[in-house]
Amino acid sequence: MTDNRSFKDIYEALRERIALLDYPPGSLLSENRLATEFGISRTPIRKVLQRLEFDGLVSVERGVGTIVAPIDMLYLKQVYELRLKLIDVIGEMDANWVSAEEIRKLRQLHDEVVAMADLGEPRELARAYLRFNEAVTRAIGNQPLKDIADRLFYLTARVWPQALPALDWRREVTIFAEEISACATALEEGDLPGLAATRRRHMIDCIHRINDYLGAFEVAGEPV
Amino acid sequence: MTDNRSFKDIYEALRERIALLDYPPGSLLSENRLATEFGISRTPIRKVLQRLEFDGLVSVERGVGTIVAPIDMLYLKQVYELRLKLIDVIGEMDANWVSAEEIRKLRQLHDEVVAMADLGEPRELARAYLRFNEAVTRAIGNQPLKDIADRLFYLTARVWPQALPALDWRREVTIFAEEISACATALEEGDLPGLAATRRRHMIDCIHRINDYLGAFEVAGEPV
DNA sequence: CGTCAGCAACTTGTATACAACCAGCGTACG
DNA sequence: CGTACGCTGGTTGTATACAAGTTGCTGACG
Repeated sequence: MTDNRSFKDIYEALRERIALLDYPPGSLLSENRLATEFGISRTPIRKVLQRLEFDGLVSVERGVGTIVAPIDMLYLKQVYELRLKLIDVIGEMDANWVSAEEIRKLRQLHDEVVAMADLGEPRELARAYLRFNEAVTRAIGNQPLKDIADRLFYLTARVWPQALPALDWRREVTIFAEEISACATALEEGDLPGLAATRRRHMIDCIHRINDYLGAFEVAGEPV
Repeated sequence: MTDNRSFKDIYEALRERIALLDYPPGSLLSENRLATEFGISRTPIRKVLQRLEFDGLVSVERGVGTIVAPIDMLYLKQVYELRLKLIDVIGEMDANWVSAEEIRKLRQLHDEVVAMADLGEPRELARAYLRFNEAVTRAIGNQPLKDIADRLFYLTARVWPQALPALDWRREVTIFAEEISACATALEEGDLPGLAATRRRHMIDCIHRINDYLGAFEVAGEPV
């Protein structure tokens, strides 16, 4: 493939592949393979991988390769704790104005998710999850906080998709659709504290469900 | 100079030069000059500069050079707001155990600062400021929060040193020494909420003093 | 005198050759 | 048979040549 895309495109592409588990935790990426895939040399690819390493999504190891970060629950527990706190902070601070167009797209996303109840495509649901995060992140007015929230989200973005096969599919779809709908309404009314409360509740419940089914938050590390 | 130091050393060196105003806001860095100074090629230098760009401390512009970020008060106001919120979050979350040795060094730093009252070396005071931040940051138990706090600190680290010449030197030294002492005591007693309250109060007061003397938080941007 | 084209001397971005390094396998030897 | 050594094919790290871009000066021309 000769794409010749810029840094931002490649960065977001690889980040999405990691979040969607296209690159499973622990898998090995090669700078050469990525370079030929994107039709460029190793140099700009290395820039992207170094950025992903800063983000904590991969670890570049000399002589070995670039390893997609394992899902380390001992560490991600800290990230979840922090995200919970930050959700409240977001609720207390200035908000960005969210256009009616954005809200419309969010409601459309809700309908798409509802329609997934019968199909059972985990990857599509994970994609919807990413788009949902994109939408609610856009409402954060404080720029550095927005950047931080985005980075922290991608650190934990793989946990739910990874756990999905072990959960009750229809139930997860229903609950997620409810969250989207509630957040869309909160955004519509400019009710930031309400948005925060909704997201906080759903995040806690989600962690509980995963924990009940898997005990994931007791164990550490995940094999490939 | 043929130093041959690793990424972390060069990164911290450049970050400190920016924080201490050795590289004034808006000044131009050249990859070639830095490469020859550190006795290496452009490649590892570029890695450092890209990281600093990600941190928001420089902006790399093709055909021009690498520009040390100007002190943009419109943006830094947002960073200060966020840091104030995060200070409270830090106070509510788990703490790292701070060794007696660390506390001793902090009290020694206090004495060094007190001794600066008569000398008037702004750069030395700024260095003490960095070391103080290092010490209190070390008490943050939540790893991602620690990283975030450190990055946000360096975004605003230049504001006080930059304003120092326009402030009352002896007063600033005295207040800063008090802050160090109060924080050392709070750390000693493991009183994280107390530490947060102290830092919050001093941060707000410091902003007020700078604002009173300069009106800095009303204007945006700073020339070279 | 003013203006504008073009050159010159920088800058960063990219491609590439090579150095350093790691893991696994095969083989020779104890 | 077991162990240890070294080779081999891969990886990332570094240096470097070149491409592409910006800025400012310089000089010719209106």
